[in-house]
Amino acid sequence: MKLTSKGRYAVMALVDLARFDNINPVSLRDISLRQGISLDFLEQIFSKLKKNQIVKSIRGNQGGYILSKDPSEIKLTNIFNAIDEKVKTVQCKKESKKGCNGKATKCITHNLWDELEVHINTFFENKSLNDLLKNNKENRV
Amino acid sequence: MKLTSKGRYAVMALVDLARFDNINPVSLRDISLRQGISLDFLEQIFSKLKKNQIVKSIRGNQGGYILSKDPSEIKLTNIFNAIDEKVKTVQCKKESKKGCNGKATKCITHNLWDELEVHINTFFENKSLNDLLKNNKENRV
DNA sequence: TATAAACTTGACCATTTTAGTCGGGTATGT
DNA sequence: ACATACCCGACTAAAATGGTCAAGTTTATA
Repeated sequence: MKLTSKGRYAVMALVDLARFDNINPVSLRDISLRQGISLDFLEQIFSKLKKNQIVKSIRGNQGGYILSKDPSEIKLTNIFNAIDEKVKTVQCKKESKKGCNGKATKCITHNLWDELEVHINTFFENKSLNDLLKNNKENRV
Repeated sequence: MKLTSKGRYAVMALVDLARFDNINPVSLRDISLRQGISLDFLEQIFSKLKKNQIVKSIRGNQGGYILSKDPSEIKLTNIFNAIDEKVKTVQCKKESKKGCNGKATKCITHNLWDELEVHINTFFENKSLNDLLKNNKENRV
């Protein structure tokens, strides 16, 4: 089990954005340079973040992105949902109405993965962009 | 982020094994049939489980596998470590001594993934095979 | 109004990982 | 002897990942 880079990049980019969007919109080019993330890849990510109302875009010269809400209202859950970085634990091949793997009953461990999913999502639900910003300020030299 | 089938299968197989190993060793063939998991794949998984002292093997006719400890002493952590199903959250490309991505400092979100890793591992640390067995008994028809 | 910065969209692709398969073994109870 | 079951390493098709590339549209500003 591992987290993908897409998720990591999304969070890194949004923290960066939150730190610099006080006055002007922040361009992906700047984020790309500061965080070392491919510009093209960032564009894909921000396209989804925009569709899910995490950020707003301002087109044209001097344009860029801004957060569409206060950092305290943006939970990690929101970010991950936006970019399809869901926590998938149960992947029973043919999950019919009642069972897994085409059987009549749930597979032995079905409940376990459900629990794990809740456990992880709780973590994401309780972390906002603001929490990360605070943490980041403390650690900055 | 997702859990792989290997991890799911390992847990399913061990729960199955724990349920049936009272008298005789349990063959992978039986587990394969009961759980609908490829026999060849099970062999790969059990090879690692054996190397890590989760199970013992008995070769030859009427052979099979048995747990090498009490189900209450086998934590999910042990199982996942055995089969290399580690929780990897931080995958900073070139993590030098101090920083990520070749930079001098840790990436903005480094601490976040560390926290998440601890959070998830705590869950695995607190679940034993015995917990799953109990849960399974309650749900059985 | 020309131009460059910046967002928008969609197709494409190389590499890696996953989830197996396959083909041989070796050990042992009956 | 022989069937059952473990043992082991190589191989592979399909999917996911982490991008790249090309061709736009929009808008601030000189």
